[in-house]
Amino acid sequence: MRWSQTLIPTMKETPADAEIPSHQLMLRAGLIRQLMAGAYTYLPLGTRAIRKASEIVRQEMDRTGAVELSMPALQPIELFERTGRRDAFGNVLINFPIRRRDHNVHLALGPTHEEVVTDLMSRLISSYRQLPMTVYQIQTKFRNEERPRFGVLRTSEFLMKDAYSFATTVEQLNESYQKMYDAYCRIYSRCGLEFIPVEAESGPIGGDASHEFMIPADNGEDRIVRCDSCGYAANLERADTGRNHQAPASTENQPPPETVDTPGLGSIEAVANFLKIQPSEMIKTLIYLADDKPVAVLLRGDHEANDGKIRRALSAQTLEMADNATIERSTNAPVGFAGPVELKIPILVDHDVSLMSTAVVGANAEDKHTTGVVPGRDFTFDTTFDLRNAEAGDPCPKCESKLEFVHGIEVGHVFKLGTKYSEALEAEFLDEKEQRHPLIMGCYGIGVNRIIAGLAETCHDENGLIWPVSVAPYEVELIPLNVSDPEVMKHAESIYSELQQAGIDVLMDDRDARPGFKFKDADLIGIPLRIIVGGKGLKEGIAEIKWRRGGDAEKIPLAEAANDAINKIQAEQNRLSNQ
RNA sequence: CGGGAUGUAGCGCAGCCUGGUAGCGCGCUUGACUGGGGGUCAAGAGGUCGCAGGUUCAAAUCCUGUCAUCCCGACCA
Repeated sequence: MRWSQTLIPTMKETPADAEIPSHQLMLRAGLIRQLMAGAYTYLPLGTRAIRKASEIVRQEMDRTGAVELSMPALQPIELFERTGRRDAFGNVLINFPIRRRDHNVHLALGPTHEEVVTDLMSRLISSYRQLPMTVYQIQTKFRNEERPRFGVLRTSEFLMKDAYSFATTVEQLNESYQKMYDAYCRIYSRCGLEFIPVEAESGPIGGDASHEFMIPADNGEDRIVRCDSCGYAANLERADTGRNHQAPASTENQPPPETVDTPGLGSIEAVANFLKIQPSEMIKTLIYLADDKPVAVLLRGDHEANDGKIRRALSAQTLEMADNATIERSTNAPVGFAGPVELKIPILVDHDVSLMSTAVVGANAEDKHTTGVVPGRDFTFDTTFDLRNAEAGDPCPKCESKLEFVHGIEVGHVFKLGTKYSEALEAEFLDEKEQRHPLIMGCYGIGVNRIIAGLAETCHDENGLIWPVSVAPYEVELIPLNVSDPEVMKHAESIYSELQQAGIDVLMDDRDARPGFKFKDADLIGIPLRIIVGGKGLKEGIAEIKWRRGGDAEKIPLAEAANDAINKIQAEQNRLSNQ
């Protein structure tokens, strides 16, 4: 492609609305333009990058034996009502009535395709002999993001690869899941991305039923914890803290508790300020409803509750914060003054609470707290649990080391669904004994736009983007420095057509502009390999070949330049696909 | 949905407080020069100042409303 014949609107200045590097660079390098909040046009360079990433995804999906199909973005709302997800999605689900002849049809734009694919399979699968089966598609999804942000990272319309596996047994599901997991690792490696697979909140199936794939990036929306020494990594919601049950600290020689007035001070922070103590010297008493029964959860004052862990510790189906009436009934005090001493409902204690020798707690009376409370003496418990979010410095659950926090961009998610959708939509198969069973499903998503944005976010320098060859819009940028010099153009044209014939994606900057201008643009759009043909080199009979990522330019005889570039590109492509 | 900010030429911004001719840089057009890291000179084109209403002889500027965009938070199968 010749630069003069395509559309690459580069910008010298950074648009004011773009805050993070990927957004700024994608705009400045002419990959995208915004139409409205949460919706972007992909210009030619952006489209080419998306296409390259999609093709890698497609190849790796095919390699697992998954088969590609294409389902409608338009979906009847009834499907979402049958699975209960119309409510679950709420406002996120874009849906609207349309007029058809004399009646209304209520449609949704697909936020994902569990319903459609399950409905499809319920009609097409009847025997265990057809299974296992995995299908996938690469298609635009729609979700009404309450707050689109970070450029292309969080939008209401985005390109997603979604795959769905169907199995007769949990073993079959596990096998499909593992294949997808491995394929995801290959995909991100081939895209030149650094990535971390993390254990994610897995819902009803539990165990290893869900992993997210994260690109470590300071601007990532997700917080993950990881251990540098053993490689353990998990979503913040999911991360174990590696702490164990501790017997209560010594109860000897502590003075008895005292009740103090704390008028109107119902928060940890306010009480700590008032008593001139640290929040870590207090115990937070949270009242929950677990399967509709009240229970008190005790955490150290500076810690954050983790609802998933609490729910699992109680083996409860549902868990929610108690309403004010329940709190008042359970504690005989208004919200903000709950404490564990002589509390009439069951209490659940976090590991760290038992390590406190003495603590300040709510007194279960309005405007009063109790100081000098000793866990194990003033209230008792048999065991303790991991009930809070992990924090930096917590012990690693898998080794001796400590956990650290990193931010990440979620670029993929694999999930063992089980039979939630197949039961709701009656997608069943007949086993060898003619018994009916619901299909056992898995679902697997990759945000294709996020691969591109993630690369832009993590692979750049102060001059612009630095694409890996595998997803670069073009592999080679050929720069004739003076297009009005016939000698320069003769050699440039010949290298250009040689590269094209070899199947290399080459962009020739044929604009009549000064060299410095073209160099700046080349740095900005970040094409990995650059060939320069200019007057200086011509005198020596050479072209200069240089990687965008750095290093010195090589001087290659003009006649060999194209071949040299072809070899370099192929070697780099091989390196990325074999690593 | 709560909090904050910003809307003036394609992009970045000034002007607004103190009402009176709409400005700068980049980009764009034409020409000449120039030609290895965002060139120089000359001549141009381009804006109902987000929108609506109000105050005023007069509104980019003051007031009210509204819309849009961005940021923080809540939310995110």
